[in-house]
Amino acid sequence: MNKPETRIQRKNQAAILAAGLKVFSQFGFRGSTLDQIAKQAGLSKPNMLYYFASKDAIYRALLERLLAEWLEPIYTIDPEGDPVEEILGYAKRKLAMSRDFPAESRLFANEVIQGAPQIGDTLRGELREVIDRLAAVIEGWIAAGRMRDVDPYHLVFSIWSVTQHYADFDVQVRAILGDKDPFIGAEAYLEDMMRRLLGVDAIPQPLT
Amino acid sequence: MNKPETRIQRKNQAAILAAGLKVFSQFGFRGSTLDQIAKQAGLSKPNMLYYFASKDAIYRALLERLLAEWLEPIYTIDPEGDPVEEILGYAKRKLAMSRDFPAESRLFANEVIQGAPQIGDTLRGELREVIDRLAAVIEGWIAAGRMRDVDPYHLVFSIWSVTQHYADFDVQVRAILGDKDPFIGAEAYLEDMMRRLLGVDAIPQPLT
Amino acid sequence: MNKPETRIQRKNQAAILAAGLKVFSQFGFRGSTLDQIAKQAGLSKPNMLYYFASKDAIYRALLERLLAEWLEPIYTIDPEGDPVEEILGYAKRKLAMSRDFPAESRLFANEVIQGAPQIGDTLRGELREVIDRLAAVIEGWIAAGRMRDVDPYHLVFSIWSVTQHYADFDVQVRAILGDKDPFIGAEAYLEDMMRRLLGVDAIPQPLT
Amino acid sequence: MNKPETRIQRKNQAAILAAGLKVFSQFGFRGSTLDQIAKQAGLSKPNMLYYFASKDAIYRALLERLLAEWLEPIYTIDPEGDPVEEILGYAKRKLAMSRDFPAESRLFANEVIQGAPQIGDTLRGELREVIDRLAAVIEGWIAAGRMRDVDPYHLVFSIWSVTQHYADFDVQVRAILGDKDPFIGAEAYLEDMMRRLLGVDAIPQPLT
DNA sequence: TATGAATGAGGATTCATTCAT
DNA sequence: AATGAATGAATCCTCATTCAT
Repeated sequence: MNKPETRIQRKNQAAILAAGLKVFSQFGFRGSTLDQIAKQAGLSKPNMLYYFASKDAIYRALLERLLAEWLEPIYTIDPEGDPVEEILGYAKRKLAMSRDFPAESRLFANEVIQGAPQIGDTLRGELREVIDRLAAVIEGWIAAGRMRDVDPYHLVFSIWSVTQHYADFDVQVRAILGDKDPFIGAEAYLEDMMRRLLGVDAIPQPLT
Repeated sequence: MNKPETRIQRKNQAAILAAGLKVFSQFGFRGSTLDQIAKQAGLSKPNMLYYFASKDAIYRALLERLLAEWLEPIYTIDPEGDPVEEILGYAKRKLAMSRDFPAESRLFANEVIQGAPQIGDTLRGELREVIDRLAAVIEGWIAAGRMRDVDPYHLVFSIWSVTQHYADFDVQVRAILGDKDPFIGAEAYLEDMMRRLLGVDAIPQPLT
Repeated sequence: MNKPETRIQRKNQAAILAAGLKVFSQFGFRGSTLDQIAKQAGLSKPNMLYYFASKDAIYRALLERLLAEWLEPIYTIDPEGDPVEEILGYAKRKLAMSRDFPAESRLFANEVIQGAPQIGDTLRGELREVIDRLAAVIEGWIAAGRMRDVDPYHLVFSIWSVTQHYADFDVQVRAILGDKDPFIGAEAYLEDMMRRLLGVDAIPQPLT
Repeated sequence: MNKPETRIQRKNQAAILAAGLKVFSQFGFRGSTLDQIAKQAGLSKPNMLYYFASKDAIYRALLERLLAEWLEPIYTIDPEGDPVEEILGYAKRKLAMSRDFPAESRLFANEVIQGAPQIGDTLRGELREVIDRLAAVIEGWIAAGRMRDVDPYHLVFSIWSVTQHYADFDVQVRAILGDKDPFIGAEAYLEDMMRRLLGVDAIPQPLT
């Protein structure tokens, strides 16, 4: 029986998580201080610790929430749909997430680059299962001749890396592109790349 | 006027940089301690600071060295060569670097994700120039009809992101692939992707 | 003018004191927290402080109550009774208190070992008076030849120390005795010791 | 191969242990602060932690040293000697320790009263073995008719409790005795008690 | 009476850096 | 070139107590 959360609780917890996201995603876990987060959240440090018992607890709560959001777009892939459109749609949604939630992406990147000390188990467990199932769907499509024969795992990696790059390496991207909006060109490029890579239509069929 | 470096100086500086690379790439700048690095380097802390004046100095020395190495494979691209082979060759060299020097890749990723406080200027300066020149070469190739028309900047981003992903997100990659060697599949996938994306050969030419 | 205590007041005060006794006796004053005590008492922390204004107040209330209980068995010593039986009876009641109220004993021990910051005055005041009176009684008995000539003050100390030892050093006693009940052997030993020490009967009277 | 301790190391470690003994014995573990100890030792807090990694480490070092000293007088009991003199000698040495090292006694008392979280294992191990061996010696003496038949374990407890009382409950003892030196009376009382309790000489032998 | 929320004052520990030799 | 010793400035966290309702 969970205690019903009061409005003030919800408000403060949300403020702390928002502040934690902002700070952790920029400085990493060790590089962030409770002072920074508390200030950002507009709370005193002890009051913040009244809601989350420790720095670690804030970080873990963020990662937990993030993991669910992170996997969610995968479930929208429809095995009955057109393979290229489904995969492309997924890639575009991931790109949109990089544009709209770059802090989340960087938080995740920070954690994984440092060896995923908190979410390693989830990666080896739930994530792997989800991706295995997705790979099976893709292999089915390939066997049915509905898309080109590519390795489904490396396909997923390439979608993740290309889309997340615009959030995680944002500074570098903008250093090179200057004032141009990266995401406009990115989406066009991504669509072209995916269609070329996956589409069977344009391929001159080898004679049999 | 540089003091002539003695053998012991060179040896200790190298040991410190190697240790710093290992530690910084795993824990980030703030998450790393001089104790860790000194231990790894086999030196006492004050002795280490005799060679590099501060934690910051070690970090900066690493990044400086890294940036040169990081850009180097770009210079091997030959404007006179075959576009697809040249770009593919570059991509493969980057992938090999992720395999052989993952710590360097993660060090760089950590720095850039956190906003590139140290190397932001270099990114906006030297890196941008180099990439602009490369883009000009690519645009020349495209204009000559020797490769497909893709945005050269996003092309570079995609090469970087896909190849570096295998170093930076190593834990996640291995969580999903299990015991399989990621790099074997990665190279085949990368080659297929690049050839499809860039190659003009197989493309049914539209009638003019 | 005391407010008339309601039933709920009495109940909560009793719960707080019981909880405080348990916690303070185990961890000492500084080692105990209001959180622990409140949890043990089944009250919220602020509600607990509604009944006792501070941590200190709980502790002092406990010590006050304890002191009265602690001295009480002394008053049962009957100057008209048989000296050995009276003193032995007192010793046995003290031993029974160690068995039945070990927490009280440890609370007292903690306080005194740490210099009796709270009850020092009572020790130098009321306690000293009570013991002085008891000593006078004993000296009367000795003068009357009804018991052996022992220093009444050190006699009292020895009774206190031997009996309280079974409560205060309980862990050590059980570490050495294993599963045997300490108090059975203790009572027999105590009786033997007291009778030998105090009894005039068995003593071969030196010729005068 | 232990690093040879320098003079300054030895000096500072000794100062820290002396300070820790003083502070811990008065306020208990939780009631003591590193600030107090550092000040008492004449060192800065971080410098103190350079020698002992934590508050806990200081405390454990003290207890370790104490345990050895604590058991030592037992080993001077000579199974070939006169039982009463041997036991009495042990008791007197313990009393002298209470007089000369009261802080050690209180440190030990604090630890045991709070459940011996640090030294529980030693109590159940080494201490028990030592006392078991002593008990066997005493039982041999009793069987040989060289001393009265008393329970050797409770005998030991009574020696410990009576002698340590003068250190642990020092405040109370002085509250009652005023300016008189407790130890003079204590030693006489102790000797009388032990001789009466253990001596066979004066005992009218029961007819057999 | 009762409690959720809030806080100031510690308190243990870490760590980059400096000092002395 | 090297190191043992020392420290000021954090930094995480605790806790008695107060506030608001």
